[in-house]
Order: sequence, then C-alpha cells, then structure tokens
Amino acid sequence: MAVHNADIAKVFEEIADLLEIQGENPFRIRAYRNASRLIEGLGVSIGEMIEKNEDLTELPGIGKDLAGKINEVVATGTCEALEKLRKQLPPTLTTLLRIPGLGPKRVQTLYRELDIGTPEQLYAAAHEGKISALPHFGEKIETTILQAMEKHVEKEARFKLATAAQYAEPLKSYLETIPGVNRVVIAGSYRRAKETVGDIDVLVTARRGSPVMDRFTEYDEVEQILSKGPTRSTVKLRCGLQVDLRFVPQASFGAALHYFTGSKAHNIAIRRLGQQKRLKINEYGVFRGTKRITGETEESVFRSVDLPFIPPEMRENRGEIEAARAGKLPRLVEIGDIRGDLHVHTNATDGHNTLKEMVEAAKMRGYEYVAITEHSRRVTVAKGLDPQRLRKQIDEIDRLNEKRLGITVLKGIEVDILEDGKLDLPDSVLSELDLVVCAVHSKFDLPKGRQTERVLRAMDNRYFTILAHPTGRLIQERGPLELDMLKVIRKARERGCFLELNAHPERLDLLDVYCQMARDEGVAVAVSTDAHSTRDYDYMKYGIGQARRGWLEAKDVLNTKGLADLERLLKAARGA
DNA sequence: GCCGTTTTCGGCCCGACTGTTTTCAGTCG
Repeated sequence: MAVHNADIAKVFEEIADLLEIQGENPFRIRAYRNASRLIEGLGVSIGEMIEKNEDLTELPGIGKDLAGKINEVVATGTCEALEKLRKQLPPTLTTLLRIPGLGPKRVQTLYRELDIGTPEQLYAAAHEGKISALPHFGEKIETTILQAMEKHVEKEARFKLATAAQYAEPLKSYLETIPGVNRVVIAGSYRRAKETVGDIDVLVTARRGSPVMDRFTEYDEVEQILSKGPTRSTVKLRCGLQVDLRFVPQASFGAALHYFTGSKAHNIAIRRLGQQKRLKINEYGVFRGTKRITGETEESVFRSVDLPFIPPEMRENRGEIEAARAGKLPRLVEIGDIRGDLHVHTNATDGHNTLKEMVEAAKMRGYEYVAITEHSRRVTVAKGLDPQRLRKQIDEIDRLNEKRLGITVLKGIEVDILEDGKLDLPDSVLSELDLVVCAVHSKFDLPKGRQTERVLRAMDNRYFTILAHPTGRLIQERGPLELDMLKVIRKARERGCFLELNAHPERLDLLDVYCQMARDEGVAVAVSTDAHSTRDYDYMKYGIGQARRGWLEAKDVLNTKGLADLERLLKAARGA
C-alpha cells in the first residue's frame, strides 16, 4: 500500500504530540510540526520524490534526520522513533489533546498523577471530581472538560469556506453598525480563501470607547463566550463556528491585518526576515528597539522587509516570499477577468433552471459566453443525455444563438469517463459540440496505475477538451482519486487540452497545488462553476479564490479569453 | 531537529486571556 504525504504528516504530528507531552525541547517539537505541515501541503508526492532519488533535504525544514525518517515511513508506514514513543506513553494520550482546555502540560499531569491515558478514564476521573485537585487544574477546568466530552466538542471542527461565509458576512454587517466602528475585516484563512476554515478572525478598528466588545458578545448568534478582554474576545456561534474578534488601533491596522491573516508559517518567515534586519514585527507594528517605525498598512509591513505586497491567498510560505524577493510574484487572476462559464447544467438533466434561464442569468453577469454541459447517459440519477436527447439540445441551442441574445451559447457535454477510459457517448455526436468536458463519476477506488491509465486513455479521444473536477474529491466527504496528476497534466500539455478548476464550494477541484503544477507546465485551467441553478454562478468567486491560491494569472485561465480566442483554442484542442 | 549576509553553536515569532494563583503557567492563535 502506497504511503501518501498525509500519512507521513500524521506520523510526524503524532511524534510531535508525544514529545510535547513528555516535555521535550519545544524547538525540536516545532521541527516535527513544521515538517508535518510542509509535507501535507506539498504538491508532489514524497513517495515519488524518493523514487526519483530527489534530495529531500532540499525541502525547507527537512534536514538529514527528518529525511531519514521520511524514507523510513515511506518504506514501512511508520518509524522507529514513533514506535519507541508509543511504548513509553499510551498512544491514546494524543486524543486527549483534542479536548478544549487540555494541552500537553495538563495531559502530562493527568497521566503522571492519575494514570489517565484514555478519554474514558479522563471522563470517569472528572466525574468523580479527582481532576480539580491537581496542580494548575481547578473546578472550572474540570467542568469545561466534562461539558466538552459530553457534547463531543473537538478543537478541529472545520467549516467549508462557503458555509463559513454564511455566518461571517452577516456578522460583519452587524459589527459595522456598532457606533464608533471604523473598519471590519475578516482575516485568517477566510481571507486567504482556504477551502475550509477552522474559525473566523475578525479585525475591527474603532474610536476609543466604542462598545464593540460588548456588542460582539451580545450578538444574537452567540451561544457561548469563550473569552472576553479589552482587545480580544472569542465566542462560539450556535452553528459551532468559533469567532475571534480583535480590536486594534487604527495605526496598527496593517500590522494586525497581516498578522491575523496568516498563515502562521508565512508570518514566522516574515518575522524571521524582520529579525535579520533587527526589526521586531508583531500585530501592533514594526519596531526597531522600542520605537515603532511603521505598520499602518500591510504594504508598509512588507516594505519593512524589502518585499512588495503579497496577496493573502499566496501567504502559505510555499515560495511566495522568495518569488516576491525576486520580483517574480504573479499578477493573480481576478473575478473581473472572467468572460464566461464553461460548465453549466439545465433542467434537461439535474439542473433546476431552463436553458433560457441559465443563458439569461449568464448574460446578466456580463459574460460573453456560456457552455451548456449536461451529464451523459451513464449518470442515470441525473437523467443524463443519450445521443438523441443531446442532438435535440444542440438544435435548441442553435436556435437560441440565432436570436443574437448578446451572449454566445456554446454546445457542450459533461461526458462520463468509463472504467476503461472510453467516453460515454460516441464520437459521432461529440463531434457536433464546441467542447467536451470529461469527468469520472464512478469507480473512484481504482488503484493509482489503473486510474491514471483510465484518464490518460480518455484524453486520447480527439474530442476531449476539459478534464472536469480532476481529483473527484468532495471536501470533508470523499477523498481524491488516486491519480498521477503530473502525468495527467503533462498529457494535457501534449494534447493541447485543459483542466477544470471546479468552483463548487464542495469541490474546489483542481486543488491549489495542482493549479501551480498546471501553470508551471503551461496547461490552461478553466475555472467553472458546475452551476445547477442560476444562483450557482456565484460560486465563481470561490473558484477564483482557489485559482489565486494556485498562483494562476489571467493568462493561465481559459475562460478569461475572449470568444474568438477561446473558439480557436477549443478547435485546436481537437487535434488533427 | 534545523539552520547560517551576526553563526557549524546557539539561537529558534510573539502576544492575549483564563484560571489558578498571589506572580504566573498553560493554552491558544
């Protein structure tokens, strides 16, 4: 069984947790955590890097020792260091860390003093009131633990970006109505357009004496106040989402925004640059000694370490600082660059609106073109089209285009890629279309070799235009296909066809790291909404967020092209 | 455990809030 990056990341995370409970050197622990984060967010498979004999110590934060351990994990699924730790401490101890209020020190105390190693033992001890007697514990902590365990509260519940937006945006509007409030910005991973967010970080500037903290904790949706202070408060909303509000002076706004936007790894890297210049960078500004020298804007913070402004979506310490220093930051694609949508359904299959409604709504958005791409017959639950029904729709679209609506309707299909790599409709009907969007909707669990072969074979079809939602993942629900994405992307380049970045908030597929890969290989990406109703066109903003996380510029995105250019590219994709 | 325009040793980002304390450890972001 192949070892994935996520598996290696997990091993290092567990080592870090166990070392922390043991009270090891915090910097050693950090080294494991940094490595874990790095590996998880890496676009390329570590396993493949090893196969190709690439030097792992080239990766930032990976030295000789960790490289050795990575090799060990890839070969055996685990490593000796971890197994040794697991013998010294009950491995279930790490699950206790997920309980709010419990960190490594308290978990260590629980284990040393009361021999507590499992959640069940912890619950029993808390119930008997044994915990409040321990040093640095008390009745309050005991109650918190009991309540958290009874409600099965965990620290790491994450929300899909679009779900979080449903709660964050009304909160923002509410805060803006509070007297004295100047600016309200949602920072954190939300601002970085990460596909899921763990909590919402809100930054507020207001004039002195504004009741912002009181009004915030009184907000109708607040279920519980977790902490409240003059500059920072944390609440939990009824939906379970945690919200942090920070109140900063106007003069610190830029430094605070930069700091609270993160990511953590990016911030640490920036601060380290500051240190090298004998500057201290915190959320209040940039300091030389005790003298505050700047920090009103984010630009001023970047300038203090000789960098240009780096867009929030890029701030993951994945090379953006080096790119900025070299003057090679991309000019990221913006929503206004988009000229049309290339993946749209109607009620002919599983969509909710008629063809005419979908086309009119696209026109209302100012689009130059829209491609209608229904499911093919194989997807019976969606009433997928057979050749006959598809031809009927083709005629319908031709008639619509004759009316000169001010938008061009492109004829397409979202055709299934069958298990053997054949397409679900015959070439004879595909040849009548402007574009053929191809997708895997079945047999998600094929082994990597066969899955990759399946997709590559499909791409051999001369009518193959765009690979829809390439990894097939559904965020937090279904993992990605086992697919050698580099091979797929290189094949697309060779064939002159394209990859989709499906903007649906449950998909956001192509993943950011693969967008970067596509860009590096020179393969254009279509950012499409997969709209099943007129409202779904809104998803484009999430697709753009993801595209920006993947460093895509307008020139890297297929549907920023004008109609004439697009049609030329679509024809060229047909091969000879 | 990693890393080097101050360095192969000695650093490693920085601050707010809570609860248990009576000056601060622990947790969190």
